[in-house]
Amino acid sequence: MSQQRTGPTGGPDFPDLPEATVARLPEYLRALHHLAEDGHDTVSSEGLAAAAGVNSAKLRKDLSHLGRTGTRGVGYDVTLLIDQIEQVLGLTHRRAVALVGVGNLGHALAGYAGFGTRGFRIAALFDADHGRVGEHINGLVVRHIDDLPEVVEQESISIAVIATPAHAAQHVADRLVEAGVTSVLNFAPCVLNVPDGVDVRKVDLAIELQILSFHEHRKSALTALPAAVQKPGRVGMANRLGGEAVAT
Amino acid sequence: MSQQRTGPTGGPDFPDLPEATVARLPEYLRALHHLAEDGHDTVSSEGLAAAAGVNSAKLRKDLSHLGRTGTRGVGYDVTLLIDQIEQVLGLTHRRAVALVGVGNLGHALAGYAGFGTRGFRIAALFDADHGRVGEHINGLVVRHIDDLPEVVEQESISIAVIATPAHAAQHVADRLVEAGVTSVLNFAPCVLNVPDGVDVRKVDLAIELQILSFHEHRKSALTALPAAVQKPGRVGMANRLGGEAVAT
DNA sequence: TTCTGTGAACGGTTTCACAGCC
DNA sequence: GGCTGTGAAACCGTTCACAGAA
Repeated sequence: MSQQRTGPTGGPDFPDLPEATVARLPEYLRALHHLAEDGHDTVSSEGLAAAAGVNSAKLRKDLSHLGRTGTRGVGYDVTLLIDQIEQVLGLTHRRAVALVGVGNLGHALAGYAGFGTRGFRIAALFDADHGRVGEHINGLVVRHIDDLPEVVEQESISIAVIATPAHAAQHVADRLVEAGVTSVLNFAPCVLNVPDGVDVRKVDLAIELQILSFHEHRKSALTALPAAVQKPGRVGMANRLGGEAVAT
Repeated sequence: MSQQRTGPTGGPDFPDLPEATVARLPEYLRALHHLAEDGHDTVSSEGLAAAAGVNSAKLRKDLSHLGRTGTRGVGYDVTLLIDQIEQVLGLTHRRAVALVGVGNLGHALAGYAGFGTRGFRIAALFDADHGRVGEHINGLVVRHIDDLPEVVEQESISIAVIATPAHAAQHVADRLVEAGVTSVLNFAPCVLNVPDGVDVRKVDLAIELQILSFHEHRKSALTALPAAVQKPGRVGMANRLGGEAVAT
């Protein structure tokens, strides 16, 4: 799973990237698109690292996994690097995504323009509530969840977003997997059980806040202590230029 | 920053937890609340680990950082453990949260009930658009962002959620920090620069999908290969019981 | 000379395996 | 006997520091 470049899954076209690197490539991609818009055609590791909010050693190590990508003494070619990253991430064609659950959050996600501009196309909306089926959102009709297998097949959907209440999420996940979906982004606050070969990522808003709460708690405890025992120049978590990753 | 228990920030009431542990405590908390609702009053490490989607060795190691929490031969007392985790996370009182940006996503977040049930209270809504100021959402009035300092002070707000477009996010972050906010959850797809002592966590929907896209890409490349070279019993990422963390 | 690419050192996290307590 | 708590080992990720290409 690590750097071995000669294993069965390795090879020049499919470098076996560390997960931490995979999670950062999208950030580099976003920064690169920004740089391209601003007219840069090359960028140094230092410059790109700053734009992406990481340090340059990490960035160079990450990019080195993709093979020779930069030019020593010069830097990286912006458009070339964009192509290489998009290639590796499988973003050379727009992937069709299904969204299940068009409640409060689902509505917002259905209307989110960021999907469209960054490699994805919301191809279908689903809900279990017959009262919502037939509703038009952003040019798409909400379909009943029973139509999943048919639509997933028709639209070649392999990625789905779950934005249902927690109690429905496992059931929805089961039906998605059954219909052939192999990647799920779960917004429902619960654990999903899926078979091997299916990837799940989750976003839980309350968990993010609770992690922040921990640090708040600790900061306020620190300021309550006599200043003498505090480490110099350090209050709570030091936060070098660019915030902290959600991806521990 | 690691296990040293005797440093200035350590001490029995403020264990210096590893970040990876902090990120999982909220998951345990959620699972424990579920167990409590179902009438369990004790749970084994095995049982709680399954409910939270991790393995039991990790769970025990995590909980060991909180001090003696379980009983050998028996397991963990559910309500006691809930109390201990809430204590450590600083969830003994409801923290007031400000939400900036009441567009598409902001609206949905403002209406999300999960905040209320898991230790937070949305105490104020802000927007820069005068056309939106005055609007009522879920019992709260949208205020203009110029009122930030006043309201942050009045409501003792230390945590804010940014749900603005990317181009406005840095400006909003600066004003939040200026007003005294020390933790930010950023939904805008951009890097935020904040001073030391301010924590930032980010959620970027497109990035999550792009990470899934990478794995999809790799899975389809694998199935295209002759079966003989695939590692036995393994297609893409093995995904043991419960999905994968977003938080690396 | 400049800036990438990378071995080596380091630190944090996970897993293992079992000692210790109920 | 059962289950927690924990050293030790294995693993992964980050940082350092510099060799080497342009």
